[in-house]
Amino acid sequence: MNYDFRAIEKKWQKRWDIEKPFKAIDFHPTKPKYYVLYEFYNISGNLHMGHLKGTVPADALARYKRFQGYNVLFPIGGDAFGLPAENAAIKKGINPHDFVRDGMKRVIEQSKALGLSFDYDRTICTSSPDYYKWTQWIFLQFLKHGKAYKKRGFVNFCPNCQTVLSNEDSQGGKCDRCGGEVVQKERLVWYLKMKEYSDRLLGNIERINMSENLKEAQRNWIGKSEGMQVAFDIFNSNNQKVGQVEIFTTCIETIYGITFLVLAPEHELVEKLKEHIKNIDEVEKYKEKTALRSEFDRKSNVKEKTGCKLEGLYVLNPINNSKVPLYLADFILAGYGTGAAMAVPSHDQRDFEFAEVFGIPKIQVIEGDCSKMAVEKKEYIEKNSKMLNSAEFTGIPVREAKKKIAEKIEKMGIGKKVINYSMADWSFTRQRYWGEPFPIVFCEHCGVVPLDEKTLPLVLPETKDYLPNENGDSPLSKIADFVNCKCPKCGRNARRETDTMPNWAGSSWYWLRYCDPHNDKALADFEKLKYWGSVDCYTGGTEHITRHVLYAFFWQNFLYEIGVVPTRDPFKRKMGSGLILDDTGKKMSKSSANGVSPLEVIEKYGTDVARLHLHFLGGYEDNTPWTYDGITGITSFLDRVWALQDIVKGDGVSVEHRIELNKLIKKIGENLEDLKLNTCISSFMIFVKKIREDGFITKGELRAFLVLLNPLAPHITSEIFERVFGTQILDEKWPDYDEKYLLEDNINLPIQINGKLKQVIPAKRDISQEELMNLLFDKYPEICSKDEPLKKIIFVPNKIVNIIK
RNA sequence: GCGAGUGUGGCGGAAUGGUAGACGCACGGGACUUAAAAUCCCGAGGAUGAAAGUCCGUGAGGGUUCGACUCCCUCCACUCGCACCA
Repeated sequence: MNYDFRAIEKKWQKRWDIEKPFKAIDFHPTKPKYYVLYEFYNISGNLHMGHLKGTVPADALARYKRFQGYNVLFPIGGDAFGLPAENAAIKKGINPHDFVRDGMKRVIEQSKALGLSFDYDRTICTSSPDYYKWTQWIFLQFLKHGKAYKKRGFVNFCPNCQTVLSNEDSQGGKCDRCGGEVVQKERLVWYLKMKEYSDRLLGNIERINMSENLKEAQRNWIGKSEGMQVAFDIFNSNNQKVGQVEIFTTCIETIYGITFLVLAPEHELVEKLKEHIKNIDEVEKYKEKTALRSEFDRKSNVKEKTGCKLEGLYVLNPINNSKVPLYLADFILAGYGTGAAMAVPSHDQRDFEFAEVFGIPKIQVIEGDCSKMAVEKKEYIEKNSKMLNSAEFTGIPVREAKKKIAEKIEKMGIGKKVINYSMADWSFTRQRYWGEPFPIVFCEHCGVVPLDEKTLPLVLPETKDYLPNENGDSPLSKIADFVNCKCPKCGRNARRETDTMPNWAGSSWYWLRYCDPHNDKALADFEKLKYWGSVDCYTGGTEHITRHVLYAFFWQNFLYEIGVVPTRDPFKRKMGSGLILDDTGKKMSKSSANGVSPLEVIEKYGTDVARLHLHFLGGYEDNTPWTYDGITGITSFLDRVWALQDIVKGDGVSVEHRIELNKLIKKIGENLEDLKLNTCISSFMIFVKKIREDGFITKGELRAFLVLLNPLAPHITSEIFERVFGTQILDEKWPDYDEKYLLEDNINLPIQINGKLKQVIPAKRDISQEELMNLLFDKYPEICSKDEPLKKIIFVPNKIVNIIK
């Protein structure tokens, strides 16, 4: 009889839907917990091939752990606020609520069609009020604990579309919608104090099990660097001290080489010392010019150095009292360090280029050829070059000098060691409709007033006008019923905050909600959070992984510190799945229109085939070039598995197969743990080949085999199991293997002569060196004979022997 | 520019320092068939040879080792991330 995948897969999916065998049980009395998380779906359309790649290994792990006796939490949900719904609303006039409702329904149905064993009763959606109630609640906690503040800041704005854009929507300084130039607009922005969590985030990165690749990207993002902050006194043209400027440097060893100081154009000292600056008009002009350039522009393109001297001012280098001129330059970023830097053209390439443009002299303080380019830190530290022109430090190696100069500066009281982070506070404001409203009211008398937590959620009002106004204010600002309200404190007329939270808000705590998704008293019950604990294995794509995981760490740390969650670490392990590539090696995506839908593959070949085929093509973390080529290898494999029911003979495990079976059990267990599905599949194929050669499989063997294969191909194995055994495969236990049946009695032993393979000879297992040599002399004199002088024998039991003649 | 990762047949890819190329596709040969499809069996890294075999071979070049895809050094290519971060 043939294997009718359509009927069988539908049968089991329906059954799982009704019987709900994958429900996670809170506080299970006997089973230990295991939490498998797949990143929730971005609600934008249909599931794509990337989802097949990402979800199936997680599903296989969850199913495997259930067989092992774990109480598994494997939930799913939708990340629904943000652009896709909003774009659909603006372009097609669809209500975002409807868009999300339909999208959620679709991806849940499709998940079931992929045979994914989620606990669908825990499904959450970030744009539903009973979820974002708690996103708003968390924001209020940030505010209450002084971790949220409002400040003027710059946002991306498209003058053409008259809308504010996120960084992702304005990449390369171009508007994602119309392609026009994006400008920076200053406005009041909510920030979360993420920067002060830098070291704690580095701790999370240290503790999590994640590829070095991803860890490094995150450390990079945080950008920790150790250096010194040094104060320089500022003087006017009459040699009167008029102020002080602090600079940050990681190269204190070059302090004797300073020939100028640079401030960011926005630096506050310009305003303060205005009266002493002789060319103030020129300075103001330069400031204006650089302000026109967007933050993005300044950061991403290495440009010709521009700047402007502050005439009438100079500073003294505190180490040697030399007079140093002061410049403004836009290669100095206001947001990093102190917004001011000491410039040493001989030992910093940027300073070198600036000095060339402005004709500033250079002083070399470390050995090397500084004539054409700066000799930079990496080079001179590596070589440990000697110091030059540096008073008492001249002649000593730079590594030693670095320490001593730092000590001297600290002793003199002009500077101290500091640590800087390039990560900034999180700008937490968007001027869009489709996001969480801030539970904040502005009152003329009381100022910024948070809503009473009991009144949450503050529901996002309905509208038909999804575009921001001409000032870039959020569409909420046009809804008078929403904006005008009473101050919760004094009861007088007040206005609501009309900005909304960024897309990332809802995804920064969602794994916690799964532990208790219907709770209306807390974001999740503390005891349930304690029971489910950290996510044991978190899988998903790598696209926004750096930021998402850092945001997740940040929120979890904060919630831990205020006593809401029981641990600092949201995830024990994070796996990032590779991309799906098309046949030209490009990333498969909707936008490049080269996508093949997993639903199409399922329609043609069935879910089990689709699951196996894609994962046979490559490892979880590797990029996988999609192709239909080779899919027949999988279909015929499953046909052969199906045909096993016809050759069942005898009970228990046969002597003929027990070694193969035990090896298979060991291998599949280990590989599932590592999400290595491709090597699992090949082991299954090898096993089936052996069974077919022998022409029979016992009941015991088939039973174990089906359980092992079930995590990868759940439908066909469930069906065969029911047909042969009359019971449910999900009630089975994961089979154990016995160490003593992992090794064959007879082995093939490779014999090397002088390190080169000569022959592979059959021998009994655990043969000793002496026995082996006698065997060789006796039966294989052509390999090596008794009379020959042998220099050395390297004997690795059961592995190899290498004879050196 | 900086950082991380990757580099193995015609293709996708396997290999705790111990038989490189498992498993699969494509390919060649055979069986079944009037024929084809499907299915089943066999073969196969390259060079050379009638064959047994011999030599070469995991991006390139060195090194450590009895033995290196695997460890170390130098270089090249590709991918990803960051990028005027002082």
